[in-house]
Amino acid sequence: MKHYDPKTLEAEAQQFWADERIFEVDEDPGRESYYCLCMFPYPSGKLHIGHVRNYTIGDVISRFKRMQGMNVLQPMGWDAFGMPAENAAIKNNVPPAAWTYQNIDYMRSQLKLLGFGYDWKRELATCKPEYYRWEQWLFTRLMKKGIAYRKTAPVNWCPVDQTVLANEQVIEGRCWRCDSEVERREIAQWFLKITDYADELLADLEQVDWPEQVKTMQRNWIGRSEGMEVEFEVPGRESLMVYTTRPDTLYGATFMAIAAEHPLALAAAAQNPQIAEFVESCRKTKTSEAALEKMEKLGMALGIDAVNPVNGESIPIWIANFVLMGYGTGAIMSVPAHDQRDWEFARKYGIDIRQVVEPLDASTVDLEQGAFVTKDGRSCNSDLLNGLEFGAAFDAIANKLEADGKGQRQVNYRLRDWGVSRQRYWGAPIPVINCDSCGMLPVPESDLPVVLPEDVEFEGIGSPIKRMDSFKKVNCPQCGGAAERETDTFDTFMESSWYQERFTCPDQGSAMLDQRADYWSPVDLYIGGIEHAILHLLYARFYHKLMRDEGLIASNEPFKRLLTQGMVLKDGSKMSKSKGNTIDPQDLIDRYGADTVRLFIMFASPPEQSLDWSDTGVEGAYRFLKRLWTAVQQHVAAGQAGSADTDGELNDAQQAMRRKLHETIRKVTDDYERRLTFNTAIAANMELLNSLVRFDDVSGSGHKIRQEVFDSMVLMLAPIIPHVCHRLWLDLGHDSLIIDHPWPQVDASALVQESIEMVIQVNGKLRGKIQVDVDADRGSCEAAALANEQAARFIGDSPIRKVIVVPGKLVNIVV
RNA sequence: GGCGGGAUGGUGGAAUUGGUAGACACGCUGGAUUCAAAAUCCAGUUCUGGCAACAGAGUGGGGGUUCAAGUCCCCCUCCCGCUACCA
Repeated sequence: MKHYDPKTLEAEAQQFWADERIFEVDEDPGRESYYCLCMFPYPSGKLHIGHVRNYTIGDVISRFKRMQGMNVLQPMGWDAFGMPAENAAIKNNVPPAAWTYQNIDYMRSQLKLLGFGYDWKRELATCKPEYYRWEQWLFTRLMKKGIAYRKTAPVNWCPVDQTVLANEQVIEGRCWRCDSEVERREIAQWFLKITDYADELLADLEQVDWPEQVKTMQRNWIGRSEGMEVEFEVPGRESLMVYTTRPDTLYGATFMAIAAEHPLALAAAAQNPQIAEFVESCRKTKTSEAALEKMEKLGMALGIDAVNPVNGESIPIWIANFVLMGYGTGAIMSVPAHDQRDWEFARKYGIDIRQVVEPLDASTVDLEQGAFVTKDGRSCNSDLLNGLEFGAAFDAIANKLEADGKGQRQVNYRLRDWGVSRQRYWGAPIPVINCDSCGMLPVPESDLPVVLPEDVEFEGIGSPIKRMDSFKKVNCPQCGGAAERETDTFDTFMESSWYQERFTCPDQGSAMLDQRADYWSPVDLYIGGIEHAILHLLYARFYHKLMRDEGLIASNEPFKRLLTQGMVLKDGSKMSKSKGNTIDPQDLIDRYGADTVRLFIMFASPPEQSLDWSDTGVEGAYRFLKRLWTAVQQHVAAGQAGSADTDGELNDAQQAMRRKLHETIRKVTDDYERRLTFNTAIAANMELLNSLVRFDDVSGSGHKIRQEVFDSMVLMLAPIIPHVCHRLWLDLGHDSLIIDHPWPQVDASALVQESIEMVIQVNGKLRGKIQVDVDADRGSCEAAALANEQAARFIGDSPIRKVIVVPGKLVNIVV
């Protein structure tokens, strides 16, 4: 008997798939399409376990859908721009482009070794001009529509390296390379008006089949709120505009807080050295939300008052380090009694805390302990609002302020416009030319793409194209005079926001997309890490709508169904190069073969759950494959089933074997289709194999049943362990292709049972088991349970208070 | 700080709609096979007590609802992800 030899068998199967171009697919309007997409990788060097998990899930589903008769597209490509290439370039003295292309070549070979069924003719890399030119093209269209615009926004600035740092590059407030203290600096950047689409992004979440937790995170991130914009006059100066969701608490406003970069603060700083010093110190904070919220809240009184529009009261204006100029109006009103952050600030600086909302149940509130934040309250100390609950108070004050011209109702979003400028080299150039006389102009369509020079000296400090005249110096497309190119590049989320569409027509040279996109789109199932639940998925949804509004695509949403894979952790935290805790799957592939690696990672846990990596147990997966192989080979060696004695009734063991098989098919199909839990699908097949090994019926009927079980089992496992199943299918005597063989069907007649087991409980504790007819009624179940000896022991002479019968499950006797 | 998620034997996990907790594996223990080892096969394996039959306890901690709670509700602890320039 041949022994299980994964190396040879996997190479043969892969060769066959490649030679026959099995996974290359075309549009076929006559067939139902299924587009299965995994988040493409950043080419960081080699695959890590998280990739293997992600791409195995995608391949399993793709192969399953294909066996169900669908025209399945499963493409793969490279999210090839990004910071790690720049870091590697500095470290190894290779240009980012060369490093990236090397990594792509190696990682592609790894993906091929794992046997993933990709349509490689659609492969793309986002760092190629033929890809990013369309992103540049769309951006120029968006400039003309006013969706792309320029404004200032804060960045982390290293004063020594004279460069912008990513949040990741700021370690405890210091530059990761030179350890100098990082400052916040406002610079002009390009933005996309995602806020114009906020309502649609919110509403369309109803249309997608995504995990509820992801939809919740997106809703919270968008953060729609209904509030008011209110004007506070500042005598002798420009008034302050603030947004508040709690205009009902206006009578409790005891101070205003403004950003350090606010014009009012800057003006005061020019007069007062102490204020200037404070303003300066406010720049020593990171830009990240987490850092901003966790830092000590500091402030300084400006010595200027604003006038509360509802009661004419003068309240002090403070500069506060937690208010940022770039977000909202750069000013807020503060109500310490009813906002926890304001409360803490007021306590620290001895500012009045004035209660203007009381509990509905008329209990008292201890404002010494903290703010009373809820909207479930009634206004007090608020003049015309007194006694009103939130909704009524809101309307009353809104009407008054609108009548007085001091404010208006406004819907606001927590979501901010998408800043797409990066001051880095390894990204797609922003297609803009700045002319002193004509201003910022989009690069004309005929001049696209703006190609990023790849052959550069990369020193690390600053982007090389920022000092490269051959790149920078151009003639103005409008007046023809000397002008300069924009040297910032796009956020890499731009590339990953539309690749799913480009995969449908990657060879289209004269347009961003063509009609093929509407055949495949939207993606039927998108699979990727839960860490992308907000940013990437929100930007991709937004970008899809931009492409739709440009007439490029018909659908509203890019991803119909979403499977968020849990993270693969190592020692309890995210794997990353910087932590040096990445796991290379290559050793496992070399030692056991691709099928073992695929089987093990799918068996280890359900896809949505995070998985702390450990490779104990890989042996078990390998052992199962050997057992399966051996069992099939022994069956095949036993020869063809005799047909003479197969016509009669099946005996009990034979019926039980067939029932087990068809119960397994039913369960496994549901696991693949609805639950997406491959670990339980595998476990069910392990059980089935265990049952089959114990089924030692050597009759013709027995052999025939064994053939049926092996055929079905190999079909059910083929998506997970495709190489060995490809081979076993042939060994089982078939000359068809397993990859296109229909998925096994449940034979309902095999599931029929005459009697079932029911559990007897006494006071909810398991005390015995009985066999009853399938169609036994409640009364006979109850009678059988009460007649049971075991149960009787526990009932003793206690009176029976109640008997609960759950048909087909259990009888609970309450005494 | 905010938002989202998680915690079940020595380990990974199962229990799908409130109904038998621990399926299926890993590991471990014992046995068979072998000159020996590897591989393979068989048996056992939640904890406590007991030779056993069996009994009691048990799903991060505390409370609650229910005939019945890993599952539902309230409070708490710890861990993970995201937090707008990591991807």
